[in-house]
Amino acid sequence: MSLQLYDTLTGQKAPFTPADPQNARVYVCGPTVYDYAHLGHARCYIVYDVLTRHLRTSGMRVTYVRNVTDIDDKIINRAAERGEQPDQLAARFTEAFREDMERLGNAAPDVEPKVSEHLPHIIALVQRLIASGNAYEADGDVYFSVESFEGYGKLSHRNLSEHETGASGRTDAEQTARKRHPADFALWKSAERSEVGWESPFGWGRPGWHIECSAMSMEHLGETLDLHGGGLDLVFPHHENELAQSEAATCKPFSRCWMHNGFVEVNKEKMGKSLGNFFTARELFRHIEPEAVRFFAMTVHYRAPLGFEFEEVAGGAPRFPGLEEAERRLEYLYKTQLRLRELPAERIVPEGWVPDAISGFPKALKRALDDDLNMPIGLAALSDLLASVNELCDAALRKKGTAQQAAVDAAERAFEALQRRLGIGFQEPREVLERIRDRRAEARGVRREWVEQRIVDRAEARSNKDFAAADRIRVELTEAGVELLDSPAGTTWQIA
RNA sequence: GGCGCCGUAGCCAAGUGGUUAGGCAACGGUUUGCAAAACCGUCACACACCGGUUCGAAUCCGGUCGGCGCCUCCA
Repeated sequence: MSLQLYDTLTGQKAPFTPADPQNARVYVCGPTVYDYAHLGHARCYIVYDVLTRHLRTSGMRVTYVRNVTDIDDKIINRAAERGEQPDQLAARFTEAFREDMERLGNAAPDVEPKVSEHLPHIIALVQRLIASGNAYEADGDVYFSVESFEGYGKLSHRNLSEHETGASGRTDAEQTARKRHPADFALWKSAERSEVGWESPFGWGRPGWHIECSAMSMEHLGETLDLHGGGLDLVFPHHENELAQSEAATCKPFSRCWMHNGFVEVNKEKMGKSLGNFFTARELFRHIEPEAVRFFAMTVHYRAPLGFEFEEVAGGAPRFPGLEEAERRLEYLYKTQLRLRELPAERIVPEGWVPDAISGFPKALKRALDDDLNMPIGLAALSDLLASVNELCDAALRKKGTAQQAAVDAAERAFEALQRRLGIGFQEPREVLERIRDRRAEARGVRREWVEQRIVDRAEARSNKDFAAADRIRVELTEAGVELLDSPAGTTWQIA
């Protein structure tokens, strides 16, 4: 194992070394479940899914914990707007989130702790911080004192005295008045008896935003994590505050490595809920194969911005150039797999030479991911692999051509490596290809039965050597957006 | 105001002191009844600009311009 990862805390790449080499303890901040997952969530959790797959495939055991924040003001407010119980709304979106993650090919985490099931742990941690002198009560609220923790600011590399508190204009004046220092943050917020809340030694209230992750990660993974991850927007204040309160409480390093993925951008601007420029994952799934969204997320390094484009089309379905390109590349992968698996057995001869791009793929992929999870380099290796496998198939399908058994086997091992490390290529090729084609046909208003009937008509014309009639049918279908692909095995079709 | 990131061929995107990244588009070829797919080749000695360091800089240093992010809603 020789994975190098960029660590936000040090600002440098370093070997990833879990305290227990037999078990990497990874905690990733999960969603606040008051809405559907958007493309930003999709990207983030794809990154950590690849991380855990890569570690496991390289022989490391991983305990992957990703929480669900099911207690939050946004959930309560959204529930009130909809006349729904907050816990019901949260449960609904938790389930939707799991479905979306599964469709993206993200394996479920080993533990998915919920805030609502960790109130005792949260309260105990707050008490511990009060006892250690790092937190104080004020009118039923409890605040963490940033001045009590010497390292405050070390993760986000900012200086308490220099940073302009409230520069984003979102601070709450009433709360600020109760704080000893403007940067102090709430561990516990008092609530009216009529509001959603829990009994605590500090009174009726709810946990603050950051404390739940500290409490849950310690409960499930211990006081020092091997890796803590999340979106770049969590560096400050969320992770900075988690780090401060955790290290203040335990006097131990909170995480051995901090990993943050870059944003998804729309027109060079961050995709975000506040800007209203986001697409939910399931909205995109209506237009694009979910696995293509996964592929798209891998075309860029995880710390770089992922540029997303869409075009409104008057009277038609919107276009997503980047996602569509990713989907075409995914089709190419599955078409290649299908060709390989359908090579006639009599064309495969024993032994033989294996092209480097095929035999070397598993190692090339590992090497790419070992270098700070460089997925674009991994995909470059995939391009070489696919070209090489197609060359192999071309050679075998030529008259009197053959393919070497060793090369076919090596290609299968390469596809396994792709699936295990990147989580790409996990579906049945024929099913994916048909689903993509049928979805495009539907979007174009093309009926499958009609196309198939015309293919039969054309086959009859061709068998009578009436090529003029056959070509008229091809033109007719082409005008409808249907491309015909003749092969020795018959005619298939796709949407141009 | 503070801290930080980015600017690479038509487009997207890796790399980051000396050696072909890769994809998409376009064009040429092999193949095909026609066509597509697939494969091969070309576009590609590209790295915002100005200085400096160096035998050598897209890569390191300084500055300039342009774009973006965070500074208690955010993945």
